[in-house]
Amino acid sequence: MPELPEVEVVKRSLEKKVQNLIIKKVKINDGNLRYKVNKSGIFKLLGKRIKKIERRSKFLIFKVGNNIVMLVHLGMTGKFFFINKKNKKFKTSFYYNLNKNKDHKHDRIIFFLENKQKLIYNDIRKFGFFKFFDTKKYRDNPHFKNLGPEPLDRNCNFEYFKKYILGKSRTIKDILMDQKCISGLGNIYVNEILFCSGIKPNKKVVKLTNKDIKKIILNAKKIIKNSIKLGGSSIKDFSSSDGKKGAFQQTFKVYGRNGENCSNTDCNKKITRLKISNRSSFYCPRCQK
DNA sequence: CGGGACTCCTGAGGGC
DNA sequence: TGCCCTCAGGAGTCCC
Repeated sequence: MPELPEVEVVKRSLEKKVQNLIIKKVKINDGNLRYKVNKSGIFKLLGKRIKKIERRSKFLIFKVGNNIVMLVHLGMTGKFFFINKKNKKFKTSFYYNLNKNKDHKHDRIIFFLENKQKLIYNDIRKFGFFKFFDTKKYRDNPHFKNLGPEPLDRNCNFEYFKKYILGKSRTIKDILMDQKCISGLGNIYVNEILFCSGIKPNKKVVKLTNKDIKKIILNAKKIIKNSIKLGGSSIKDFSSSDGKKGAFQQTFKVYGRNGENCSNTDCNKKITRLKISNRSSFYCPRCQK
């Protein structure tokens, strides 16, 4: 599912719903996620309070009790549902009705919270994961080790990017998808950033001009910021943990628009799909050089 | 080390 | 209906 804006939206809604609640019970329906869920890790959460929820690129960081960090990655289809038993309208209007009973089989982990509330982790494809760390050590975990700056970080800038791509023979699409370079971007946002910058996804980074690089950095910041503001992109199965849909997908200029007309008014070319590193890229053959 | 291919998993949708 | 193919917001591993 989710790239940085979606994870940020999930984080904000989780903050509102489950922060400060005590975890009473945990049920693992299927712990065979990307990495097998560590049972002793997850059961250490029992009786502990969810104190804080943070985000680092596409990772959610739950700070639980005094010394536990639960690191969560949503993979492609991971999502959280919050169920408040006291609020019938909420429960029925979103989770149970919207997805009928069909989706229940993908409820992988259920956290039973105070006041009969529940936090459900649902993941169709099981590419997400949960890992547990000591608060003092979680920053050293292997997933964080090589993460580059996020688009909105101050050190995600022209000088940094120029230095990073120096001597590399890869395409710009590939580089932007690489979490070691800039973290938090994924297939949707990279396609949109390159369209707005007028750069073809398969352009080799050695051929980028300074002006190109400046445009890419600027558009990355602009697009990510705007998407968070709009509640992320809701395509397929994304929604925040309170069931709200984002609106950024309505602003997509190229992603998923194969065969449609380019959105630039003076252009009559059709958006084209191209495979790069086994992922779909969408671009306008006229507007992106 | 860089880069490409392949892998995990489940479901949707199209063609025949 | 069923079968087979391709595709899907991710990212780690293996091999040349």
